[in-house]
Amino acid sequence: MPKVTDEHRAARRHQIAQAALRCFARSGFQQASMADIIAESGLSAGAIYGHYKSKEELVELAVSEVLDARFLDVAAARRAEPMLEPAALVRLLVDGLSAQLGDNLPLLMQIWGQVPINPRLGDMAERVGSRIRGFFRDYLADWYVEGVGLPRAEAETRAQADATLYMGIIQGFVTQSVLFRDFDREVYLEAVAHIAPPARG
Amino acid sequence: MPKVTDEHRAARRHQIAQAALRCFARSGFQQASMADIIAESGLSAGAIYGHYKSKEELVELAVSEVLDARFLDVAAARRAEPMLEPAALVRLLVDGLSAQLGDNLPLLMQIWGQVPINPRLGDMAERVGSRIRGFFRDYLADWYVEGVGLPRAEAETRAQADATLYMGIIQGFVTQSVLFRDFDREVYLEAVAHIAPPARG
DNA sequence: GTCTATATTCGGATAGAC
DNA sequence: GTCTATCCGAATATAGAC
Repeated sequence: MPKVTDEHRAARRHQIAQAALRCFARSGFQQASMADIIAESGLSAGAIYGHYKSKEELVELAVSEVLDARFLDVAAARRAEPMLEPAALVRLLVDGLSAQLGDNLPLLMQIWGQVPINPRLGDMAERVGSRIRGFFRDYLADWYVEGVGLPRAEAETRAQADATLYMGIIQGFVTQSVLFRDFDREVYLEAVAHIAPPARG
Repeated sequence: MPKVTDEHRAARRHQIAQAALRCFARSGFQQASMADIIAESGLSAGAIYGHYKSKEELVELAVSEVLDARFLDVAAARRAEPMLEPAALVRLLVDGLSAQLGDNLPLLMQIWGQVPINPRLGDMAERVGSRIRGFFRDYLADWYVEGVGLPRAEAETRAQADATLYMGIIQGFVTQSVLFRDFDREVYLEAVAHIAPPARG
């Protein structure tokens, strides 16, 4: 019933989750100790275990904060006039990712790496992934019709396939930003821009 | 001096590394305990510590077995006649990756995730990555000249940029094979095949 | 709800026999 | 070189006061 208390509680959980994320990004999920997280949060063991009953739960909920970060600018982009080209959409998405995740971009890769060995994360990833792919598919179908002039049926077939490719291109962008210090975002994005649209008819 | 002993030693190290890799793939680098690896290898603690002086060293050497797996079919592909199209090369590379890494494909993603928090892995990845990008760049430059008919100078500029894009596409392939159970390799590769070559002139 | 202090488990590494 | 048994440090989670 005390509304303030609920808000406080949510804020505290968020505060703890964010501190945990900083530790995870710095040291990795398992290397980060509860002691690290306790220090980073400025709280104490008791305070944290009052909100999360185990480290595992803390990991899961922190991760879901990252994954749920709605970098789904795709939704907004679908309504833009004139319609965005795919390359512009890719740029929008990676900018959104960088802006919203910030230093947590490497964390996203860590999460991907954990997916095969952590069913809970696997489920989250699968859910988020298929939602994004769906958005991409719908956007591309519209683009192939309105921007390129393909008949609707053909546009949808192509969109279905190309949606996974564009997702892959974005994953490649993330991967290379994380792996290579000298990765040049602009060069990559320009190469994307040079991908030609499917031939009409 | 005893030649047999050296070979035996190398074989044993390989045996241990492979057992470790199976454990790592199953549970992750840090979740896998030495006890797991000991059991998986069929040896004993003493036997293992006779060959590797710490778990960290074991991780690094096992990882280098994965990274050094020469999936550099690019080198061979550059000599193929008639020259392979980029999409065919991508297919060749991902097939090579799947064949040589097998169940260790998820492990590759784990490694990528560890790169930002493990400088040693970071160095390895950077070295391997730039070598692969170099091969790709050289191949694409040749292809744009011989297969597409671009002038050499323009071909090399385009190749420089597109090399990172194609690497990204392969990384996207790996990522999605690992993340999504229902990932359709063929659909992805066909979408790659539909990428049009740069317009002549 | 939060703090301090601590119990308990677990995992990496070693000692010493063979 | 390898095995068994074991030590020691670290890290998670809890107990109990405030």
